[in-house]
Amino acid sequence: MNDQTQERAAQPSAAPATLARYDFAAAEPRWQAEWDRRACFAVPDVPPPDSKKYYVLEMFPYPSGKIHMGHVRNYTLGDVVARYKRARGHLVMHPMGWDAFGLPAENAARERGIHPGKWTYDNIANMRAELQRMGLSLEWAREFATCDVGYYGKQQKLFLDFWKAGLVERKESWVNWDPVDGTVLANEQVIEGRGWRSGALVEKKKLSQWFLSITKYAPELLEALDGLDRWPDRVKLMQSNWIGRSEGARVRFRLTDSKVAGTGEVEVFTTRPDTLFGMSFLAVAAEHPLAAAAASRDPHAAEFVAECRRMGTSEAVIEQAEKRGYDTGFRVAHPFLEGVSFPVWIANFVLMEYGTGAIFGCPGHDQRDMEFARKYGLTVLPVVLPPGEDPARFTLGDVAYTDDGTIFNSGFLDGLDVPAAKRRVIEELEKTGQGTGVVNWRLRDWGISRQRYWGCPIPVIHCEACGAVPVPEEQLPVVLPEDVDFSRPGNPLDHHPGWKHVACPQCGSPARRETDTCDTFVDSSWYFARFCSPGAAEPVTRPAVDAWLPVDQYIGGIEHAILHLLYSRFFTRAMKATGHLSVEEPFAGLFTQGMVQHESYKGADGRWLYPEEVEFSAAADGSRIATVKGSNEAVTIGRVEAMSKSKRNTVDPGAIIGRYGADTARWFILSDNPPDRDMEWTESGVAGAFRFTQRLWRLASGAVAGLPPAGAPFAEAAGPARKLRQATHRTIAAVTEALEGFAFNVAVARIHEFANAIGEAEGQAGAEGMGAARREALETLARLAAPMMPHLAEEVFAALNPGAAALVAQMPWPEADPELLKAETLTLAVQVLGKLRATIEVPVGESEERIFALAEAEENVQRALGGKPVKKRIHVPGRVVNLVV
RNA sequence: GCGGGCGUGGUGGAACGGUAGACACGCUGGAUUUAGGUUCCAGUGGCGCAAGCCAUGGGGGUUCGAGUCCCUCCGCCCGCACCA
Repeated sequence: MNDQTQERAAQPSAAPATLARYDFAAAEPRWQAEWDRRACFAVPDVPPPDSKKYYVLEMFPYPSGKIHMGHVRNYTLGDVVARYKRARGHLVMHPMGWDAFGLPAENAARERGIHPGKWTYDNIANMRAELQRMGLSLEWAREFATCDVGYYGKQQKLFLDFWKAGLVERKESWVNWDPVDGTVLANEQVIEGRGWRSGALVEKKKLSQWFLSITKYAPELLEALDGLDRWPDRVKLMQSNWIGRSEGARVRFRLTDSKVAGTGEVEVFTTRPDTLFGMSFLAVAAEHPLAAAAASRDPHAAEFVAECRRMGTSEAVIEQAEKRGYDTGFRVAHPFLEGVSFPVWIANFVLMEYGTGAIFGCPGHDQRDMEFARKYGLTVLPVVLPPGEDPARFTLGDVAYTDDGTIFNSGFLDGLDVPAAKRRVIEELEKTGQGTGVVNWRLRDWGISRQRYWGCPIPVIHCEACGAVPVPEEQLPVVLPEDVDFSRPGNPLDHHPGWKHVACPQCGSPARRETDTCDTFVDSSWYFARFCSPGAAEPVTRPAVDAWLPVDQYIGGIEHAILHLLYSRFFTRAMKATGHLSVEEPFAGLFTQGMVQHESYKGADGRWLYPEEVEFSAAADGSRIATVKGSNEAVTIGRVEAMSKSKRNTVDPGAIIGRYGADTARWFILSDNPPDRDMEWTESGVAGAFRFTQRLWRLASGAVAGLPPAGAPFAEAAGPARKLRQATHRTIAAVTEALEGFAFNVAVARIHEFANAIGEAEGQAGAEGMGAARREALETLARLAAPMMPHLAEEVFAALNPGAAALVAQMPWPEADPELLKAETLTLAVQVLGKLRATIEVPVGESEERIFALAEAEENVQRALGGKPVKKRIHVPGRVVNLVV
């Protein structure tokens, strides 16, 4: 092989007068096919024991029909990591799949009469082709869609396993019900109290739903956040807030009216049991049983409860709403004060979902209670005395005192500080059986029931006699019926003529299938595990998941900071508890990318315009004038904001790749700014990236004819060749460091600098040893750029090594030679009193004494010293000399 | 309201407490080209003829030295929110 290359290189070949442009349209598919042919990105389900595994995963896409720039950014970032880690000697798994269940497919069915399955799989085919054009180093053999029976059937098995393990519950809960669409809506789907699709007023309805017991893992999910050291703090904080641990007490209050239905007690949760003696009322949520009891005997109470319910769940509404209440007439006894009782109110600010749905009101030390008390003329008794206040004279206005202080007016708690009083009062409550110290969590169990067709059927059969019965495992999968009717509102599974009618697996009598399907967040909660053995008969196979999990680097949008990431963490624990996995955390490293934004444009009539409908010219003052293409209609240039279909400020990745190639798109998206920030997509930026790909190709292809064969010796002596080699090896070090730190924009800048250095060295092509140095530089350039622009890297490498079999995609990462990282001389900044006055060039290893002498000899330094004696000399080797006078 | 983050040229952004503005976009001038969304060269933070001075949202502090650390104010962004 060596002879062959030498022979070719020896052939005289005149440099062409004009260099051919890099033909990305031909090169990109060719290299993609070559990677594919050599299965460069395939890994075994069970890696060899001595291999260093690395699992790179980007959040899989919903198959909406087309990829968007957010996908391009996401998958480019992941591909850089995958290609880099592969070159660093890791066995890299980098799979792709589809989060394929969900509402849009059903909407397509209703609006256009296309079956959700066909719509989804057609979209997948489109989007797969688009992703393949990006040249991603994906292992397509692992691909699956969550709507494949082969996937959701295994999910049903997990559901049954979770059920057996006590992690599934069926319970009644309040839901957002869209009466027109006949389905439950997620909170995010309720907009100003109305269904986002139907526009119907959303009702609060109590429904029997399936729940996954995520709250059982609340403590673990919170504590384990500390160990996720490669997660952004922001995400950990958001999860921590969402889980919402708070310490306090549950206190039972005895109702003084024995005629009230139920136990004759109300239980409240409080984080301030120390203020129990400052109580002036008790308040319950409108959905609380006690409110119902009041409503049943008092029409005004009933009216107030109905009003609260109508108010809906919209946050905006809640924020605006003033604190309102209704006195039920019931009273509760104080736990420690004999004969003292307080009124029970229904209050619109008490949430049934949090704590016990009931609170005790202490206006003195809770601002919200204060407002309520002032409005309804309730007592305000301070029980925490701020430091330095006189207990005899201390009073409160309209602002509650919430800080620490000394307890007073509080019987056995008097004189204690707040933490001590909390401990003491809990002790007393527990002793007298009136309450307990508890930890309360904001996290709720995860309701997964959706009244939808296009989702994973919940594998349950309802029998009159036996209740909810699991579908026997041998009857799995429960397959979605194909013949469904979308002409009626509601869940097609529910009004399917035959599907739901089955025999009870336990008693054999006629029974009914569960027609609810799983929330699609369930589907995305374990796909990363399925990728390890996508064809397995079980949900996962232990050797595969044990070897590959956790995901080493997960990459996706910040919008999933809570739900998807929290659900996946829960699932991983639940799968461990049911023997499917041995890890507890799914994602060891998480990177959250910023959004892709674009200017928005509006025509004269206020309609939104796509960027390609707009053209620009320069005004006399240099500002841009925008008009509609092909007309002189003025266009208003709007804000730069996240690309969205509604504002039409989108750019189609397919069009960009067609015009400039995938490498250009990838290069631009990486170069613009740090990947965790929002980036602006600009036409000029893409054009600049395109020019750089051409420049890189020119540098390499223009040099080929004049280069010595691979392996030619390097010149030893100092000179231009050594200088170029130093640039090469410094770039290796710098790019490596940048890639390690996700500073892809910096990696791009270093490669730009290096290309500039190679371009400058062209002028000295005749210097001794320059040929070998240039070959090394150009090959290194290609290999360092390869994670970002993989096709061009192959093309350049192949041009430099005609006939060589090696692919950059299979080559190890370049190593920087420490010898070449050393400099012969250093430039030191010379400061006087911290201000830069001169720079001096000194040989490496120069004595400090001599450096100070050189520094002080500088004319500018002398002037700055102004004849004053130097009091202190500071030398930071390789950086700076600072003279203090 | 609570929590978090961020303010650097015309723009995106670089910068282990050590020469602020790397690199790129844009712009200006020049050259080459039949042409240019081509290529090449030079310039490009502000003020100043220059020496030089001033500059990282404002003010203060720590330090020999601060874009970087601390305090404070201002502005913007994000998350959560009648959470008891």
